[in-house]
Amino acid sequence: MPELPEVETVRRGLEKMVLGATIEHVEALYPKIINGDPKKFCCLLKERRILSIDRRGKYLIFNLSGELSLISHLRMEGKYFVKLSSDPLEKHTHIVFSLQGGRQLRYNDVRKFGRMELVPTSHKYEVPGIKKLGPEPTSASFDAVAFYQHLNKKKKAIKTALLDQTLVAGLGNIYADEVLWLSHIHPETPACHLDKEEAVQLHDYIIMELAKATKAGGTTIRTYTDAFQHLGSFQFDLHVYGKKGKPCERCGASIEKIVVGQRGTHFCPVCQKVK
DNA sequence: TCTCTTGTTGGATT
DNA sequence: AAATCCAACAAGAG
Repeated sequence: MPELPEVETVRRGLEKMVLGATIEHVEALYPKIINGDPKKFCCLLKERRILSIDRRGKYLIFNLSGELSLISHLRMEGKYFVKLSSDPLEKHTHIVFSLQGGRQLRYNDVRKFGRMELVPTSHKYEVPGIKKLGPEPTSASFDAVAFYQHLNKKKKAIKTALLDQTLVAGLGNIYADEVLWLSHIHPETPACHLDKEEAVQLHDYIIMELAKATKAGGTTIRTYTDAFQHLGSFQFDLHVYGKKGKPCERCGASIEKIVVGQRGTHFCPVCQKVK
């Protein structure tokens, strides 16, 4: 599932392959992927050049010539491929961007949950979803004290708080479970029960873990691949996600799986204490 | 064949 | 306002 490290890996791959390319023609085979009028979407993209590719949280942002930006969210299983126009269309490819020179950028999404939309570049951070995002999880923009103060006002479970994207951007179900295990924090702990020391610890692990996972090219659990169709390797560094019934690497207790905020949640019942 | 599970976001409901 | 629930989908497991 593409969380921040996977989206960043996709972004870097796309940057290598389609930066500077000009879009000749766009076809929406499954138009519901597009927010707004699909005809207008395809029409507006013609003759635009891809000037840069950005990421904010789990959103990809293609900045195009003529002050237009394409915002794309992969949700569960969205993928981008770059193929020759002559290559047979793969199953579940929904949007095809034909590029000058005979290549195509293809958006593929088994679950059809992903979304994309066009906005003026000046408004790229103002779209709903991006506007409410918390800081990027880097030491430069993610402040530990602010994080602690923010947590202090929330009564919901820390796991749920980490997923809501307003405290910090980019964590999804896998990395949320992982950073809580690393921090010895039980996922159901009300966010406001964390003391400053625990919040700082969690903050540090969030930055470290996402950086480490990005370096590994992300985590491939089911089907994730980057734009080169390469698998990530961080699944070998996971401690709790998908480890139900396996011994905890720290204390040997059996990893449990429960539901927190309607999400599958993995934790060690012994070394992640409830507070 | 049917049911359950998978995860992200946004909108509706409480 | 904040917390909670569900829909948007497809596929694989049992």
